[in-house]
Amino acid sequence: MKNKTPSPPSTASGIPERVTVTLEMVAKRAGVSPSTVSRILNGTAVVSEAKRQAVMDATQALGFVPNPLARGLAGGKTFSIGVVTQAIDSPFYGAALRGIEDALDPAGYSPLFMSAHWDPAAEARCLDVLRSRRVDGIVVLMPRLSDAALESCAQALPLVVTGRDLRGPQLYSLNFDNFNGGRMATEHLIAQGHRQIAFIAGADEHPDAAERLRGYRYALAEAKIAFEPRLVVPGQYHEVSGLEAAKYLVRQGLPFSAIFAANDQMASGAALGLFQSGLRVPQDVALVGFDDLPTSMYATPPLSTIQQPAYDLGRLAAAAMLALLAGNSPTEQLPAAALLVRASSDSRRV
Amino acid sequence: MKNKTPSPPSTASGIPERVTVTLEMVAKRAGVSPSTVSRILNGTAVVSEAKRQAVMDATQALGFVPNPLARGLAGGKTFSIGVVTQAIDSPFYGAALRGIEDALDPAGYSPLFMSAHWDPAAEARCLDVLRSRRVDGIVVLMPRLSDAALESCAQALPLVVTGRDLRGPQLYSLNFDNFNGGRMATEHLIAQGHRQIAFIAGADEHPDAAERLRGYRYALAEAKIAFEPRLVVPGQYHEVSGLEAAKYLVRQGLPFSAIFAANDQMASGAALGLFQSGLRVPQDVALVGFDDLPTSMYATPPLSTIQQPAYDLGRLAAAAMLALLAGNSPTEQLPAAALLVRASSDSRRV
DNA sequence: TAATTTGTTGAAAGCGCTTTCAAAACAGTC
DNA sequence: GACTGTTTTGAAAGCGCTTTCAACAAATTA
Repeated sequence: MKNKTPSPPSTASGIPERVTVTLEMVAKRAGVSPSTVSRILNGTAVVSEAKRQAVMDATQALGFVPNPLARGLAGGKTFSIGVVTQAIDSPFYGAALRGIEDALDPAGYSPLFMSAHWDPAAEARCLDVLRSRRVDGIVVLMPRLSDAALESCAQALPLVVTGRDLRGPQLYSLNFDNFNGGRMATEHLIAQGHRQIAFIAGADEHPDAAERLRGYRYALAEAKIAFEPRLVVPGQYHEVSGLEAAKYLVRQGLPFSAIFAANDQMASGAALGLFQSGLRVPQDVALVGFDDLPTSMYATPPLSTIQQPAYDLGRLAAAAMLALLAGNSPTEQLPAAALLVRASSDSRRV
Repeated sequence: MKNKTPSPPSTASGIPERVTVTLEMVAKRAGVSPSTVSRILNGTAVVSEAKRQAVMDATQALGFVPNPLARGLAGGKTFSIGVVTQAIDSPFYGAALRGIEDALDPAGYSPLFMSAHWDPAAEARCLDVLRSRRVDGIVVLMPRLSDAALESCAQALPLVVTGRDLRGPQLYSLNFDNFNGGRMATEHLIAQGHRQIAFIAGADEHPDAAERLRGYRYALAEAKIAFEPRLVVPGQYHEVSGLEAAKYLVRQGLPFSAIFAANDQMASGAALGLFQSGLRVPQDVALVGFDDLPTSMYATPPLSTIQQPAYDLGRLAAAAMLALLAGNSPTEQLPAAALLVRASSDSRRV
């Protein structure tokens, strides 16, 4: 591995020999100093056009690719940004991650994903690992850590979070209008003539779950429908809790003609619970979810829901991070909540 | 940023000042040379117990965390594993990624995920980016590149792939028994008394899709049921193609009492297609999928399927990679295909 | 034309760690 | 006790890049 000749990459012995082309080789070939090559490649300083061209040619000819490690060590920038998600395997986060990937890639940044599993301690550990890996910035999707902890983290490096309202010199947040989403879903059911509308809530710890509930209550109040606590069942944002909630509602005996579930996964579970109880959706019970998972439009029957653009969420979060990194103030905004009416809440569509 | 005193991390001015603790500081504090610290931390050589303890203490006291960048630059190991997936947002891959994450984490390795979107060119680019980032090894889930291309890649660094049968000094593969899965699903439908069983196939390019079809045909032949090409409809492994396939089957007019879809996503689409055509699952048409996505058991009705343990797939692939990295020969094996009978193919369960 | 300013370039010093090489320390022998 | 064979340990040389600093060339001004 020593004494590499600065010759063009030789493809000896059939096997594509990975001769590591270094910046120094490029410099030698272009007849300039390494510093100049570095400057040209990074646009760090003004350089004469002649040398610029020579360096570009040499780079091309040698197929030079800068070593990100060396770059990171010397310059402090690693061109990688940490992404903390709660569940990498959730359909919602999957879409968001793709958005992040798509936004970061053209800028030359690579995402480093980690899952925190809704556990604040695990989340803190993720942040530590990412920082020890010297990422240039961190995006946290739906953090569980306190605002203070996040703000302190933003002290050390650029931070973008979703599901909060936080601002700072190195801090930006993207928050979806969960209140309005909850309100719209409920209003839709009311408009369909429903008066007894059950609500399958999300976990208490989730601020967005609370907002959705608030929207539900607001719409009820607006329509002068008395709030009935027994029609509100707690859930955990996953299918099985929706299933159980629906069965509980049926068992409880309190009449209801519609269910609004705080997310699509629970709505899907609730659909099954109703089905198993011999109730048809939407003829016997109308059903509305929240999130618009990719699978929801293919549910049987297709699920009415509030569109929360997960992909855009990721894309915009990444874009905001790039802005922060460039020293600009991000201006990214999430689109407004939108209601998607499908067959699960509209018997005419079945 | 210069002349940092080797004192313990001071939390000056409220803000947690990130004094970078270097290996050199640890060395100084422990009264040994940097080389010794490195050796102890990496277990590269035998060191006297006294110094070992001193170094451990100093590491603890200073809260030293080695800089992975410097490590990578100097030693060539980055403790990161590239993971190429086809669609980070697919429920199947999501589970696999979590398996990878879970297996890699305890070993101190971090995954670097990239999506290739079923595009061989994009996949090749992913491999390049990962190699340029100096990952220690690469895991490719369901590659689309040729065996030769993968083998050549394995020349340069350890490679683990799924969905192929490849072996080599730095190459390992994990393949699911798609043939048997296809056979079992079909046999199950036959056992339920079905004779006209439609098959919604996966894309031609997928070897696993071909295997599932082969299993279907094998089971048919075993049961002396003539193969009817018109009951085989091509699909693309996503919901909408299943929806269209089901509608096409209905429109075609050829009688069938069961559908076996080559994956759960298409089965889910097919369920909707049948529903929209006024056909009930399973009373009018029995339905079986393939994969056992987390959501499939919550479908309405719950979907019978072949269990393909995505999480384990990821976990085992990562474990195999760790074995390769340690210089051992991996022995990981995927569990055998298993049939999960749920309501979608069994009217007694509805 | 000499003096000064502005702009471009290269030498060299790191970034924080691993690793080779050789010196130092320790055993074991005769 | 002098000598050889092992360990253990430290000095120093990178890994490939960025960046400061000073040197030099070119352009401007007096």
